[in-house]
Amino acid sequence: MATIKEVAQHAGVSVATVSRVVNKSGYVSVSLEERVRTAMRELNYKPSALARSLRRQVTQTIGVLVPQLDQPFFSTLAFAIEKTLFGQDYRALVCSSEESREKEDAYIDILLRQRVDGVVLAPTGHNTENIHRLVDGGVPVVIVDRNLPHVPVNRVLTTNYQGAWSGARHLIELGHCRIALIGSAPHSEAMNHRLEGARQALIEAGCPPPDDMVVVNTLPEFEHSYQSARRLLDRPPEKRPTAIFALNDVMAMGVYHAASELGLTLPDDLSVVGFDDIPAARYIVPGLTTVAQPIYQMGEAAALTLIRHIQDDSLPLETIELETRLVVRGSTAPMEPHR
Amino acid sequence: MATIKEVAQHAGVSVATVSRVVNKSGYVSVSLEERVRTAMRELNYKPSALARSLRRQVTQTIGVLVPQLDQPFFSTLAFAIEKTLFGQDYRALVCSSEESREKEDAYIDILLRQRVDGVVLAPTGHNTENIHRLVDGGVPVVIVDRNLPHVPVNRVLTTNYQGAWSGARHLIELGHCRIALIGSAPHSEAMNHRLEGARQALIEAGCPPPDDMVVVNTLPEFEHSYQSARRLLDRPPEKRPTAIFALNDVMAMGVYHAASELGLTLPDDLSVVGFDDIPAARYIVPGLTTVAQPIYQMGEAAALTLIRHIQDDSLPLETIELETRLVVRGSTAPMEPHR
DNA sequence: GCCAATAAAGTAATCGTTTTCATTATAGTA
DNA sequence: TACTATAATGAAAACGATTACTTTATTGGC
Repeated sequence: MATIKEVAQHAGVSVATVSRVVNKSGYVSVSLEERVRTAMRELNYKPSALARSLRRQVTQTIGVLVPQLDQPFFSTLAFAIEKTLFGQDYRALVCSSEESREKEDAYIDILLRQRVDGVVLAPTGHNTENIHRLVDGGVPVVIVDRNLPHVPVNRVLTTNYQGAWSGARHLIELGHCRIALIGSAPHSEAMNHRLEGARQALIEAGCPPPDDMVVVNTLPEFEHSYQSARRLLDRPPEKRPTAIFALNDVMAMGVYHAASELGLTLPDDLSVVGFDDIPAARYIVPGLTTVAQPIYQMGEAAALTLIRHIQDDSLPLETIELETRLVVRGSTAPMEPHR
Repeated sequence: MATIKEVAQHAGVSVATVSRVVNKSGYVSVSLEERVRTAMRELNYKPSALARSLRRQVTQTIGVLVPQLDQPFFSTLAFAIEKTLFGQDYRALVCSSEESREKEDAYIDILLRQRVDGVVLAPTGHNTENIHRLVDGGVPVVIVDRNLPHVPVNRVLTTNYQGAWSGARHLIELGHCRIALIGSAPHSEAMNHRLEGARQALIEAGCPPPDDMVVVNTLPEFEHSYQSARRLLDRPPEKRPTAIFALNDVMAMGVYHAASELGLTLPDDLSVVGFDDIPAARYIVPGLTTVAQPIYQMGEAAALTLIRHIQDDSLPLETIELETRLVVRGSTAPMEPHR
């Protein structure tokens, strides 16, 4: 791969002149500019981002660290971030920690070594020490989706509590009272807020969920939720919940699956509400009523906030809270009178 | 962020010694090593990957360029690649071309400038010129999922033709004959092979699909497929297909949706087969019968092949073909006798 | 006790850019 | 005409590592 030196030689000028042409900086006569441009073309010259970054002390690269790239919520988020960054002439180094503390730590180390200009982080929540390593290294950080207390970083969050409250409220208004909650990941603040919001709405309505109607799994995945739903639904009708609020959409799919296996039809025999509004929520039959997070806007806001803070390090830290919104589809229906 | 020079000063040694400690290369006495290590710890030293890459002329970074990061197939693929690379001490620069030729071109340019050691590419198929730019730049490439003729690169493909053949065959064996096909993206070789394979199976069985039973949309997405399925199914029963083979799972979801809107129940009124086996294929109700691609293995094979070719540039080009496999779930059933 | 390995450390060149500084030519101004 | 901006270029010093070369001690074999 040709270097700037070779281009300079080939055009019969100094490297400084080539650099000026490449960066459109300083003075360079039209005749020389022309010669340099043809030389670049002939040698198929691509300036080395490495050398440039080393000299300029900026990399135009952002670390994007999510817990699970193969989960719809996070892949959509990563996509939105990547797309926004591209428009602002930044690159994304996408990393997936697989909910593992070790891998998250390892990746943060790598991002520091790569001298990324900033990091968008959906933390596993296992610890905050590694985030301090970034902050101490002078790297601007914005955390997204999951909040972590006591770290001096920017935040893009959604109204998890209120969203869950309105999801539960929706079921109440449809006449349901025997409502089960399926949550997960005790170390995720977002999940905890959702649980609290939903529980609060039920308490307010005079339908406080007994302990056997609230399950909190270790992982927010299909399989766990499916198993939980089987246990919840495999009871005599008068003890069975008439509605289940799964605190993310993938878990709601687990409920669909369990219901179908037990011969229950949605929404007649069971109403289901999810959280997130991943694409599949619309695809599935019946369409999933869910508390939508504005995933795309979250990614966009995170990327733009980060860039703003990179370009002006005197900016005070920001917390952006985006609204969740209840999207009613076919998976919820009024409680049937005879129950 | 501390530099090697500062560490050297702080430890009272030369930079060469620090470098030797960092890389465990050459000789260094235990006493000095100890001093260097504490200096590194005290200054929170992280070697600059930029400077190292510049000097060593390798970046340990791989470009991963997919058409749509927010599509389940590609996010799972990217995840698998990223995970495999991490295990081999490589980083992934993940890029999403959004099926756009311009963005694909722009990203290839960026990858060249970033001096990535190699590229895994699921091409949009719009052109091959940009791939030649990579090859000419001496960058090892492996293309995955979609094939492109006449480019000297490695390939990881699946048996699209045979897979589609067996998917169609499955429907034939269940007694179906009025079978519609929904495909897309005329510029994707994978899709074309699937179409051919499916059509061939139908022809062999004496059920050649008439033109109005084969639709090829511009994009392989839910919405397009949903619209197509509406048109296919909104006919009198005797002209309506008894089965639809959608050539990817997301499109199969579109069929589910259309069927449900028209009051048809799966699999009694309509059998549906998909292609890919994305996670949602298992989640959805009824479970989607589909031709599974080994997505994870594809990503793994692509990453490992690439690394092998990076580490030994005398290796001949490889084409790896992985087997697709029919996974029968609840969306297909024998043709009811009365039809 | 001498010589050749080997161990241990440092000096300085190098990777490919950008950018400061210096130098010269040219044009504009008093 | 002399002087000062400004235009146009190049030389050379960074940026932060790695590594080829030196140099000096230390050890072991004879």
